[in-house]
Amino acid sequence: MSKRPADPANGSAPAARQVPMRDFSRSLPMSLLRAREAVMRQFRPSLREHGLTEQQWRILRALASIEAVEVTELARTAFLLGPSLSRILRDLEARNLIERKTAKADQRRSMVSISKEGVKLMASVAPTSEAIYAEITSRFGARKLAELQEMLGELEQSLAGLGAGNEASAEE
Amino acid sequence: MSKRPADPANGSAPAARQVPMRDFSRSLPMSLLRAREAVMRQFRPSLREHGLTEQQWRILRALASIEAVEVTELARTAFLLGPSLSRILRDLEARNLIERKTAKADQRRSMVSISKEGVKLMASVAPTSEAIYAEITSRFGARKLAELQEMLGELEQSLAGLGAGNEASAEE
DNA sequence: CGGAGATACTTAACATGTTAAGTGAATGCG
DNA sequence: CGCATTCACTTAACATGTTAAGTATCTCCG
Repeated sequence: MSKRPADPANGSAPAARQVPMRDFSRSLPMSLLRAREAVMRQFRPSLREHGLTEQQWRILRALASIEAVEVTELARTAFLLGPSLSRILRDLEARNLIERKTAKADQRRSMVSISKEGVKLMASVAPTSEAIYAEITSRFGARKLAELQEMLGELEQSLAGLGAGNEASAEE
Repeated sequence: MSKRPADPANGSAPAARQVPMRDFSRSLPMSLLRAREAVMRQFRPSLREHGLTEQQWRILRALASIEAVEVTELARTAFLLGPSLSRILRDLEARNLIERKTAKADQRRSMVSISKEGVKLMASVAPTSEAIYAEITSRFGARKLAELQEMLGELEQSLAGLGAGNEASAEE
């Protein structure tokens, strides 16, 4: 299909090593990405067996501890963007795992809650999920885990409201 | 700000609070996700101005320090799955930011390298990128940052080869 | 030499991330 | 009251994540 002689008489050595930067693999974003992936890799198989994606599970968990929430609030809790949440809620509702009803006082808002089926599904997933979490805690060390999460929280805090500098002086 | 009449004459009470689990917002995956997002939020605007996504930038950076790499190796370095990488390389090649040529010894392999234009683009992005990284380091603290990355690496290590238990006894 | 199996990608298909635009419902103000 | 704004979502459009297939090569063994 794609032959791609690409560059006849190329010969020229590629232009690498021209832009010095920190070792890429040790950047903070990469460290966080790899660590998170290492963790999620443990959970995905179990969730998959129950027909749930990581995000769907996040939503169910967020709903499990409350009666009902507005979509916007749920987005903040489950750390999902509105559009993603909107799609996922549509699907979860179709699977009868959640319920939605328009707020009486404000027709724009819709209150979301987990259904009985949703609760049942959670109950079937939670044990395995907790066991995996326990295994991770045990391997890494409970104390270190707490420290790590403390540091992650501090990192968040120290960056909160950074890049917001443009908002006040928004142009265009 | 948040009114939240929450539950006026609701009627049928949704089935919540039935499945006890750790506080969702404090789970390790969520901590990692939020921390990473807090960090990336700082970089995205700058990358966007240069017409690059986070992943495209990862690829260029990975390519910047070497002459050429096979796609599979690049996938490991940039921490991308094959299919994602395949699509992105197609686009970067169309934009003349990278070059591809089939390996002589093995026609299956294709060697990828950054182009002169790619290097030029990197040179225009790197300063801002480094400045942002410096600001983050300064805010969070260089020492703490090093500690955090150390812990993240250890976390990865402690989970390496966990969930691999099924592989040996693979069925089906 | 030849074909089964392994490799290195690429495509396909579906779900989510991300930004922009659209829609219907509240609000505020003249 | 009337209407421009703001709100709370939802749709749309495009890029990536993720798993499963598909393709072309290459290897190795009989």
